[in-house]
Amino acid sequence: MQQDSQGRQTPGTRRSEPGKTGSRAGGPSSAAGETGTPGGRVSARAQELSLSTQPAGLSLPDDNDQVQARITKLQRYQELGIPAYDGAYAGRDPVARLVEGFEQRQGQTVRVAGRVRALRGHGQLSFADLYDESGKIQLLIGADRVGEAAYALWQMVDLGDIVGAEGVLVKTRRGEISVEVQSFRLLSKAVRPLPDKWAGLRDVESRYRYRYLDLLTNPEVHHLFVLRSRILDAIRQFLSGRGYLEVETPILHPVAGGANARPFVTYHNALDMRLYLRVAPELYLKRLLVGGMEKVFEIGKDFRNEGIDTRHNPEFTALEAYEAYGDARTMMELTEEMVAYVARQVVGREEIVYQGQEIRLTPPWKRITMREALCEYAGLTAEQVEQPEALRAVAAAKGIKPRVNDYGHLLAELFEELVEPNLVQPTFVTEYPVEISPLAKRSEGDPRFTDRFEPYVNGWEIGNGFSELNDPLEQRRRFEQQLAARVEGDEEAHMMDEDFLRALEYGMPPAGGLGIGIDRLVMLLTDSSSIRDVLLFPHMRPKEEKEESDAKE
RNA sequence: GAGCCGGUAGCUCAGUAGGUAGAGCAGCGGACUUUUAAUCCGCGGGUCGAGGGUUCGAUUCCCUCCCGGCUCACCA
Repeated sequence: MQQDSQGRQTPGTRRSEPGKTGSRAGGPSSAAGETGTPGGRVSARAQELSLSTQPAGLSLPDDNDQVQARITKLQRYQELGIPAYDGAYAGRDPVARLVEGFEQRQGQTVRVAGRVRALRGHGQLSFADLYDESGKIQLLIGADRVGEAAYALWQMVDLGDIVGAEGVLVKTRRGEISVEVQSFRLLSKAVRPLPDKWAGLRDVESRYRYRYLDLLTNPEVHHLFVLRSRILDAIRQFLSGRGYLEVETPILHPVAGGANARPFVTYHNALDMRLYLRVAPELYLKRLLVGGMEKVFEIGKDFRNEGIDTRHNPEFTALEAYEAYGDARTMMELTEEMVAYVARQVVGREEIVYQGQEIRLTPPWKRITMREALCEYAGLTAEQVEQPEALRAVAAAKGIKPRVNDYGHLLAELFEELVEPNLVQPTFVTEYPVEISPLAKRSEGDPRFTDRFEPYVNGWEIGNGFSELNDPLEQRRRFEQQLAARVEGDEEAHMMDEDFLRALEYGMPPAGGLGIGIDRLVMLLTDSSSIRDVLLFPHMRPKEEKEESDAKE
């Protein structure tokens, strides 16, 4: 076996807090001398190396017998001067390709690397299942092939260790495609035992907190996040195919705008100023329209300081797209075509099944005004939906207490209560009241409403779009109304944004805008019942407070 | 924020009508050169989520709290 002779133990040397609890006092000099640290290194460097190679006090904060056993093996490697965290392993073959191409490559020397997930020792012969991202291959390690010394080393390999191996591609007597190992290297020693391979990681809390373990032990989870990535890819393909430019705008906002939502507040020390994490990129993207960019989109995180549940995470991914010289209709067409395209690319078809419910995403989607929807799904009459008093009566009868009592809020609240859950098949709801749409252009012919739409699928609002208001004086009046609502206690109402108004005052072309909740779209396309299942690292409360308080700074 | 359910070994789980707990896998020691969740022999391993109360005695009963899941309320 060819083991690299140099103990390249660089990992960990960049740690900002060198050696916790006075481990430097003990002086690891003797051990370091034997780790094969070659002479000729600068002494300061050697000192640093030897410090870093001390297995953190020979124990972990939550130690157990299995961890101890692994750390003992780790020390053994160090005593032998053999790296347990070796460097790059070039020239490897994805294992699935070896399995698929076995006929062509049989008998050839191949290199593989991955995580050991099963071990079957058999005296002087051992088998291991090695997994890389492409799949699994069996390693066959015989003392007679690798030599006694290397075989002894192999017997210190634990489940979860990451190894690289070189050998001949063969089939065993039982017909299992295998690498008959000639040499191997330990690339990363796992000092914690992995979750049981067969049961996987079941505990939901642990799956979210330790997603890496979830990914490792539950292949369907890995697959889901591959799908999520493909969805994002497909969206980008679709939009750039239509001439859109992807841009990035600030997340730190001096004024939080673009959506009715409560922002997170943060603080810039050097500037001594309050900043908000954005609730939407809208107002910056529209500045780009003023600047002459005609089709722009951004995919990024928005942050809303609101509740957490199966459909809401404090940070979530949104797509926003703006098209100059378009309007709400332009964006509705864009939406339905994009969603259908993404479904075809990722799921392979336009019909999806969500939690047992079949949903057909094929355009064109149903279009209905908010008032029509109230008539169709909630049994209101065409007269009722026009009159605030009638709506108030309906709300009272249904036990709905509107937060704001004007016509627009009443209509919208009744819609949300009575209609939303019914909109399972894709539907564009149009003609939103002006009171709740401070950034949208008014409908031609009816100033109570705006040229706005929201796409609904599965009873969820998956997006929001409109003909963008580009009259700066009108926009200023709308902001003033929002400010009034803030004074009335609506914490989600917009703040005045003079900088944005100034941009509009230079002239923004008429435009259509669209926002899509990417996480919900991913939920739909992957049949996931909780937003946490489609976020790699959903927000979690800290599990327990650290004993040593981080009171240092 | 409210209601319901849950937290037991590294993982997956069982259990204790109150007498400080078990299994499978994993681990440790041993045997084994073609296994497939290898097999066989032997052995360790737990502040039963945290704190308090009742009790001679609490993992179990009671209270409070923490974390999570689901449902509801608000939001995308």
